[in-house]
Amino acid sequence: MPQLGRDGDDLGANDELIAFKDEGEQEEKPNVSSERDLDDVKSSLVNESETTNSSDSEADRRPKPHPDVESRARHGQLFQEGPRKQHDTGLFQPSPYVGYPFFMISDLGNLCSPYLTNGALAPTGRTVSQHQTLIGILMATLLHYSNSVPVVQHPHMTHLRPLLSYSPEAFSPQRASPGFSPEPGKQLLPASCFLLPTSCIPTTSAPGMSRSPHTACYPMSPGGMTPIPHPLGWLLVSSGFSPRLVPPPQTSVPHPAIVPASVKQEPGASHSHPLLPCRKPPSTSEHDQEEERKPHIKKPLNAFMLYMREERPKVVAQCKVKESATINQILGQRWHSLSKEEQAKYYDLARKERLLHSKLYPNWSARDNYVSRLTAEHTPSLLNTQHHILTWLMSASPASSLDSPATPTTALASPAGPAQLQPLSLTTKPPRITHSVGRNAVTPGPPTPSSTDTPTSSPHTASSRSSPQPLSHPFFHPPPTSSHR
DNA sequence: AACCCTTTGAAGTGT
DNA sequence: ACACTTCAAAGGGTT
Repeated sequence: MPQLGRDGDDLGANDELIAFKDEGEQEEKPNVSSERDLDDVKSSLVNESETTNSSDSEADRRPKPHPDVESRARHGQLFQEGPRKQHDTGLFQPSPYVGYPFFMISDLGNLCSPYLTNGALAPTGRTVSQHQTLIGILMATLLHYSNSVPVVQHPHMTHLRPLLSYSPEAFSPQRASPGFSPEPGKQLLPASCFLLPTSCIPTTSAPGMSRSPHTACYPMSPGGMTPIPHPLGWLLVSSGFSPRLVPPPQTSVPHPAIVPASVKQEPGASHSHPLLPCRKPPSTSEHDQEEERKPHIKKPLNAFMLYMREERPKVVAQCKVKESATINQILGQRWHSLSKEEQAKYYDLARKERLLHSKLYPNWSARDNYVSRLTAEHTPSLLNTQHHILTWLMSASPASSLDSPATPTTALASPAGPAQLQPLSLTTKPPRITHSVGRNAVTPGPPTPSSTDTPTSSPHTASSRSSPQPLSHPFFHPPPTSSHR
C-alpha cells in the first residue's frame, strides 16, 4: 500500500530508520521507539478511522454465495470426500513448478529419460568416457557459477535487529494496555484488538509458532555479493545423485536458517548452502534451538483474515465443522456475500493493522518472512543454467526408457524452452497441486491507497476469485486454475 | 512432528 | 502494468 509505504511521511519510517550498529543497539532502539509511539499511534489511528471514508468497492463485485458449501458442511457432506483428491483426476496436470526436477523425474539416479525439455528424444548410447567428460564439464560449470552467480540480500536484512513477534511481543500488555496481564502461554491479541476490542475473538492457540522463524533464511551477507558454494547442490543432494558431485555439508558453518540473524550476517563471510531448504533446518545446539523459537515479526492481518478470526467461531458453532479448510471455504463465501459496508469495516481495520505494524516495524518487510527458496526471480540465470545442465545430463545419460512421452518428465518440456523455467522450490517435497494459486495474478489488489483500503473496483473480476469453487466434491465445480502452495 | 488444506488480501519480485 | 509467489490464521487431516 503506497500510503503505508516505508517512506511514507505518515508512518514516520524515515526518522526511525536505524543505522547499522551492533545488535545490542538494534535490539533496544526499535522497542523504545515503539513504546514511545504506540499510544500515540493507537489514538491517532482511532481518530483517523473515524475520519476516513470507506471507499465503496466490494459490493458490486460480490458474487452469489454458494450456500451449498455451508449446507453441506452442516450435514457433513464435505467430509464424504477428500477435498484435495480432485486434482489428481487429470491424466497429467502440470505442476506449477515445471522446472522442479525431483518429482518430475521419478528416479534421478536414472537420469535416463530420453525426453529433453523440448520433447525431443535424446541421443543414446553414450560411452562411459563421454559421460565422464560430461560430468567434468558439469563440475566446471558448477565451479564457474559458484563464483559468478550473485544473490542479493534483501536490504532489510542488512540491519541486525531482534526478531520480534508482531502479535505476542510487540503488543505486550505492558505496552498496549497497562494492567492487562494475559494468561501465560496464551496469545495476545494484535493491534486490531486493542483498537477495537469488541471485534476480537481471543484465541488460546499458540501464535503461529508452528513454523520456524524465516527471518534467518537469508544467506547473503550485507555486501550482497556472496558466492553460492554449490549451485547445483540442491538438485544433486535432493535427487540422490552421485555424491561425488556434492561436497559434504559444511559443518563448520551453521545453516543460515538456524544462525541467529545477529551473528550470521558477517560481511563477506561464507555461509552454508543457501539453496537448501531452511524451513525446518536441523538444530545443532541449544542456542540454535533457542534462536529457532524466537518469533518473527508476522505480517499484519488483512481484511479477510480479520474477518475470519471474528467469524470462525460462529461458523464452527453453526455448521458443526471443525476442519479449517471447510470453514475457510464457508468464510470465503460469506465474505463475498458481505455488503461493502460490512467489508469496509474489515478493510479499515486491516489498514489500521498495517499502519500500526509499519509504525512499530518501519524496517520490516514481508520479504523477511519468506523462507529461503531459490526462485527464478532471485537467480534466473542460475535456474536456467540448472535447467540446461539437467537437460544436458538427461540427454547424456544412456537412454534406458523410451516410455510414453506422457511421463512427468515432459513437464520439463517447455515450448519456449528454458526461458520459461518456473521457480524452483527448494522444499524437500514436491509441491502439491492445488487450485488456488494464481488467483492473485488475475485479480488486482482490492484497496487503493487513495481511497482507503476498501476495494474501489472489482478485484475479483477474473474468474476464480469471484466464485470460489471447492474441489472434488460432487457438488463442486472444478477450479479454473491449478496451483500450489 | 511436520506439513497440508482452504480462503482472501497484502506485498514482494521479475518482466 | 502484469504475472506470479509467499505469508498471514486456523485446526483437523495426512504423511
